[in-house]
Amino acid sequence: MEKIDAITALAALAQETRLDVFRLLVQAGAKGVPAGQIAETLSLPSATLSFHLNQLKNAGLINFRRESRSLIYAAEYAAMNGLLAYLTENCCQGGKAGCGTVVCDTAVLGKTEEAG
Amino acid sequence: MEKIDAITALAALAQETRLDVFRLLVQAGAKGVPAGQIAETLSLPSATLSFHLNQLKNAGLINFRRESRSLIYAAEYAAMNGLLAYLTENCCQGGKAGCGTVVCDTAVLGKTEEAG
DNA sequence: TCCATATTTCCGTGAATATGGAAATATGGA
DNA sequence: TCCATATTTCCATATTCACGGAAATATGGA
Repeated sequence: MEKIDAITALAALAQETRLDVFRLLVQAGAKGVPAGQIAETLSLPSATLSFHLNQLKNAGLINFRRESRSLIYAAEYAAMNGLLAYLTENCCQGGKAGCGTVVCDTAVLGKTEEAG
Repeated sequence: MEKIDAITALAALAQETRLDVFRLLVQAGAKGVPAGQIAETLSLPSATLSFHLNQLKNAGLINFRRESRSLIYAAEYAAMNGLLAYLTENCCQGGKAGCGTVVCDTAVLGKTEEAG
């Protein structure tokens, strides 16, 4: 991950509404959540939500797919993991024990879809 | 970690200069780096550096100690780990394998001081 | 006390961001 | 084609942020 991407991602997450949205999507898993449901859950005006979804999307932290009239948004786990890796990348210079970057394994996440 | 703390930390890191400073400190390890040396390394005017160090400090991401006339800044690994944990906290709801938050172990970092 | 060094605080300016109502756009069904 | 639903884009306003020169503050040594 390049520095500019990390900054963009961090900036996207450094805002209450977006952090809420992102975490909601992280919880939701790969199945995602329709924009309308996000708006309802977080009590956000559609224009406001749309603005923030766009920020997260541009930051590469979320993706979306259309399903009929709804746009389903989902967390981009690879991007999140990349960001965390970037943040810890130079930690523990020698890089031996005590320095890992394991986070969310999307393969495992797929199995949590039963929640929907 | 509370939401407001996570936002503050993310906002502090979502800025090129501060991200550079933070990573520099993360690399430096527990021994830290004097403000003047940070300024020189990153070619920053003292006022600008001071401003950003203050942001990072307020965010709890770095700490400092005085050593004679110098202020030695160092990464607050616990805060960084806390932030990463917060970000991944609700990921993999069931929370089994594939979802970990291992990052920087300060105990290990202490042993890298030989680099200075 | 007096000086040199190290760092912070003050302050005005230019730029970027968050907000949300209203209108516009996209999709599906009959 | 026509309507209803779902979401986005447009826009103006208020707020917050980054910058860096200059002056102020803090520490140590003689």
